[in-house]
Amino acid sequence: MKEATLKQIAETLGISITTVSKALKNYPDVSKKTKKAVFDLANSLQYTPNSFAVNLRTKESKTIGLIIPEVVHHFFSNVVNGIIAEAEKNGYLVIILQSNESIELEKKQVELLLNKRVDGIILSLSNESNDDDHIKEIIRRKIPFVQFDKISKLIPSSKVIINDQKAAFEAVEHLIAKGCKKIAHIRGPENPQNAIDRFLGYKKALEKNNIPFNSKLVYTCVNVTFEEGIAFAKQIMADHPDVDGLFAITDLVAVGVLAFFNDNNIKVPDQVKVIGFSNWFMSQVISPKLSTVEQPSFEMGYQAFYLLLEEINANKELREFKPKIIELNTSVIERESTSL
Amino acid sequence: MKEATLKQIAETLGISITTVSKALKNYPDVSKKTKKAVFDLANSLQYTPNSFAVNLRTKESKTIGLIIPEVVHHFFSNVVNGIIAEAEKNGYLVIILQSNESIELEKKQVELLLNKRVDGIILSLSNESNDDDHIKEIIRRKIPFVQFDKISKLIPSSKVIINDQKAAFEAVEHLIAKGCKKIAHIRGPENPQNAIDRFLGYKKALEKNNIPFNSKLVYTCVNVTFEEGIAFAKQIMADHPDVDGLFAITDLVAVGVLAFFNDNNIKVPDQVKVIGFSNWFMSQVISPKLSTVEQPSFEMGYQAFYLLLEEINANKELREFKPKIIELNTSVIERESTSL
DNA sequence: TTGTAGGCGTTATCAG
DNA sequence: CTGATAACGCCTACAA
Repeated sequence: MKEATLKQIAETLGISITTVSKALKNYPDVSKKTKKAVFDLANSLQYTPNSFAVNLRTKESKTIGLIIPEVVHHFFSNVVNGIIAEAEKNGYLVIILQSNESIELEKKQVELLLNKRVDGIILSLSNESNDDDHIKEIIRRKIPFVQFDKISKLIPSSKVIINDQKAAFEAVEHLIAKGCKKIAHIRGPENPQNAIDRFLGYKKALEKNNIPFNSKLVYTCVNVTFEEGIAFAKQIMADHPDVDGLFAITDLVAVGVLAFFNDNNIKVPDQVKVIGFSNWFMSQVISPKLSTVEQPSFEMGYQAFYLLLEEINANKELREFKPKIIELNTSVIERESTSL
Repeated sequence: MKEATLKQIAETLGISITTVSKALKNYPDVSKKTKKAVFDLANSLQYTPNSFAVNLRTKESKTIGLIIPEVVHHFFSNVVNGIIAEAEKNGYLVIILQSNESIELEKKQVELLLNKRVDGIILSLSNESNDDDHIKEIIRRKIPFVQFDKISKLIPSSKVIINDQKAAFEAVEHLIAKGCKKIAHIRGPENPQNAIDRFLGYKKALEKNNIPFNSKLVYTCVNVTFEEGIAFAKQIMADHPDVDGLFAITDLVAVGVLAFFNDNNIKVPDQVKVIGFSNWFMSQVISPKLSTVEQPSFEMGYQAFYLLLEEINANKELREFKPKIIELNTSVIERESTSL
């Protein structure tokens, strides 16, 4: 049994396709009688408009694309959650692609989405991303576009971000307030803006509090993993046995640090205090519970979608759209890993 | 600047649309010269076929739909990972929808995907799902369809599953082997097949080992959360202070149990041994490290996609397709929560 | 109130 | 080797 079409309905009812189309869309200029006949038949045939044809006619697919580094991260899966929840409410479907932190893949995926002619794109840059050509292409084609979390500052698009520098500053000041004098930082890779900003926040907090900055106390992740957390914790304690505070780029790494400390009888928070970033679920269930920075992930997704929707609608109505930047608040969450 | 079309290329080159189309698809019956001309112009115009038109013509969208209860679960996000990775390799994009464990939403989403005319659907049932009408509709429309993890046994479709009963059986036998005599079970909700099967596995393991089954030792989750883990742990210790083993439907709940035990000075594994299910990442970083059942999530997604692809291709070639059921292996992972 | 005609951009068939 | 023509299913001026 084939899918029902307007044509079919029109033929069996002995009227024109146009009338059927209008009837189904409840146009005022169709008689009640025909409308009823059309509705009834459409129902019994389980008619649904062929979305391929609608797409072609209306030049929109009610589908948006989302590119993230990895779904399997608590932060990103929460963002995804926020985006698809809101998208669905507004009649949009979401295609998700993962860059796996690779710029090559990211470029390919942007191309895929562009070719697919999605109505808009939401993206968080991969760690490797250091060139913008693919992003510029999105802008050039005037596809509605929103960046979040890991963004390229230079690209003129809407953005949903946190103030990474400020958030990191507060995290490190929290350590200082708890009495730390020699604070190490496990930072993220070179490229991503947020790794840079968090590092700068770390540095500023030290300066402001008259603690000399020592580049030897900064360790740089490549893959930002649990395993790197373990490895750096080991190295830090070997290089600087008198470290008494540690700020990690993200909770996953901080949890690795705690794992090493636990296994090697290094007392947290007594000997070393540790703070992470992002408030992953696991940070509240490990022992000692990890202090961290709350970063509103679901809301980030939610806001990103609405910015995109605004731009989509503006475009449709040929209105000018000025990119907006939304900065969400963060806050330090104190748990056992920094409590006295 | 508008998107380039075949028509444009044809006009500026003074040839027919047909020839351009053929040239771009490298048909043998186009002269090298015209081909080159077409390719060059297409490139400089950055021509890409309008996917809306292609969809309409070919009646396929190279897009599949995926409905899962929640992305924000380690297990599901891994499955998602497996699916989109393989889909992309095969030229398919993936639309993801979340049922939030609600049958209402799930039905709506099936409808959305059907209307969208995706080329196939992969689904894991919500916990609430106890009726099949929407699923039957997928079958009736002959849309390629694969179920995984939480499935409806009665629906004749391809499936990727584990043997939940056997896996649970082994988990409980592991507890028994470690000396447990009085084992409680925190089970999942009534409906989902996997909750039922795990419960049956628990029961069988007891029977096989001559431990009388006591329904009072079985507690039933509603939402399957960390918080329920805490609450049930408390209640179990109040109801049966002499419990010495506990099998939880999933790691999230088991971690809640551990949290309660840690906070109330109940020694794990000395006083009570605990085993979870699914091997969430967090289970290896908490303390004590949680014993659990490894469930291959990435591979589940991977296999689910390939089963779907097989069916899609069979349909295209009008071949008969017989649904396949793939059962993946599980294994008990022993960690501190059950070690002596 | 209803219908005609044209077009969205591509692909497939068939004739030249 | 090339092209005219129709069709996919829907929408929308414009006529009648």
